[in-house]
Amino acid sequence: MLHVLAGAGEVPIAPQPMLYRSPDCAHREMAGPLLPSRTAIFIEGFARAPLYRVVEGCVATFQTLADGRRQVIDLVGPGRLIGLGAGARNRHSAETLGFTRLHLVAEPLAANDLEAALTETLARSQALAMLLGRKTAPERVASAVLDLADQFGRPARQGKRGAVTFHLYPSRGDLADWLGLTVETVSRCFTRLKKAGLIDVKHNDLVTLLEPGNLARVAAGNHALS
Amino acid sequence: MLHVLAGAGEVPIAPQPMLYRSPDCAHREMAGPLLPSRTAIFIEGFARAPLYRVVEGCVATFQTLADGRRQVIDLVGPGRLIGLGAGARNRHSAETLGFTRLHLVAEPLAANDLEAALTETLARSQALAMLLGRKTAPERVASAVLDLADQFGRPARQGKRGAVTFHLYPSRGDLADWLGLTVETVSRCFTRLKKAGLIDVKHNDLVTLLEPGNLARVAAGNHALS
DNA sequence: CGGAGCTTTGACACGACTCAACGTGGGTGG
DNA sequence: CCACCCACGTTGAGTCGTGTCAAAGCTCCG
Repeated sequence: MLHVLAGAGEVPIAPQPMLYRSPDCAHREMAGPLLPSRTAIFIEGFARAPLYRVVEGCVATFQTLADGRRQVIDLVGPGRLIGLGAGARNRHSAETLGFTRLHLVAEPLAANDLEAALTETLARSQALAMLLGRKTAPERVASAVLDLADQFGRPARQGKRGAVTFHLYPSRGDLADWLGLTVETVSRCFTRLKKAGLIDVKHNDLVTLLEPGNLARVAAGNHALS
Repeated sequence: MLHVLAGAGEVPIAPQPMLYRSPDCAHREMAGPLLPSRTAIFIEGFARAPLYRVVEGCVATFQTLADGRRQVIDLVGPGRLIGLGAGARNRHSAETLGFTRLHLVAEPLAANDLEAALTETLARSQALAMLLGRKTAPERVASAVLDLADQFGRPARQGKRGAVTFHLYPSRGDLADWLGLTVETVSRCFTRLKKAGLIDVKHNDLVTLLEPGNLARVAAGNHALS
């Protein structure tokens, strides 16, 4: 379990992510292999890991308390960076959810790009604080679905025009640790969203937004569920 | 009330903070007057405000939902910056808690300093997410007391050596909005911390840490209260 | 002395958690 | 191929922590 390692601030050696480096590659970013689900990219407290960009798949960043309580800080989809935040040691752990490909960001980022990436991460973290501190369980789940649709969505092949479908990488447990809830509460909220006709879920990991407007209203607290 | 203005993303004009600019000042940062309590420094959604450094006093940064729910993102003490986070509009509001003096940061920060400040803000925001998502009410209040002691504390004049005393700028309501609780719950937790002999509170705004070690243990969830 | 604002305390309600049982889907080995 | 297992998800019943509502206390200040 990662929990055993997570609190170990004194461990000085970084784990070696299995990233491919082509020796003659002149590109700024080098593609890695397709990592399986639940692969640890880096671990809180270990010596600082390099910067990666998610190319496909999904990465969760999280912190854990000494007693095992876990808080997912962010779910990171294609195009975004992981490993931001300077310092000698990683501020959080990161692991893949589902098959994921990363690019190693070899050269240091331009100051502007770095600032922009940090700013976006900061804005997302503050939005998460708002969600965790002041939103109800259904509002949290609706907000999460909208966020994931934004990151992973593509127009649905069939059905209503404008409908968005996405692959749900995080498990109910991952969502619970992201939203400050329990697995059961997340599951119950999904059921309610389904029964209200706002979303459709197939095989537990394929989500379709049926009424994005009403879903946004639920996320904002302007629309109660059943 | 600020709540009326807070959601107004379309308002293009920034309020003019009453900051003193000495015309012949060659310094990089210019001192302002002593601002009274509850002075708005900038407001979420308005055109981007400049960068300020808190010199004395305390500033709260916060976001509000359309229905008035408020989440304090950070309480900022002397030495730290407010107004970080690029973009056309302010990502959050900021107001003074108690008499506060700011310095206007006139020249753009060096890239390194900016990155360091952003990184620290990000780390604090992520710690807040951990607190909001996974800690109980007593743990949250104990964590808050320790954080404020760190930012505002000085060695207590009398009594036990090593004891730290600090002026509590935020009201119970501010603390509640920071910690994702209600005023009543914050008050009850303070009472419990006092009865357990971990802290002492005089005049509702002067806090002394009597047993920092046990307080830290409560904050981490290793020590229950009464 | 009186009022306003903040804090504290108590009684009660409710939303989310806990515990437990059951269902489901995907892998594995006989 | 089917039986079995295991991890994950769902659902239900009951508990508990925190929120809500109400009232009283405290402090400052006119």
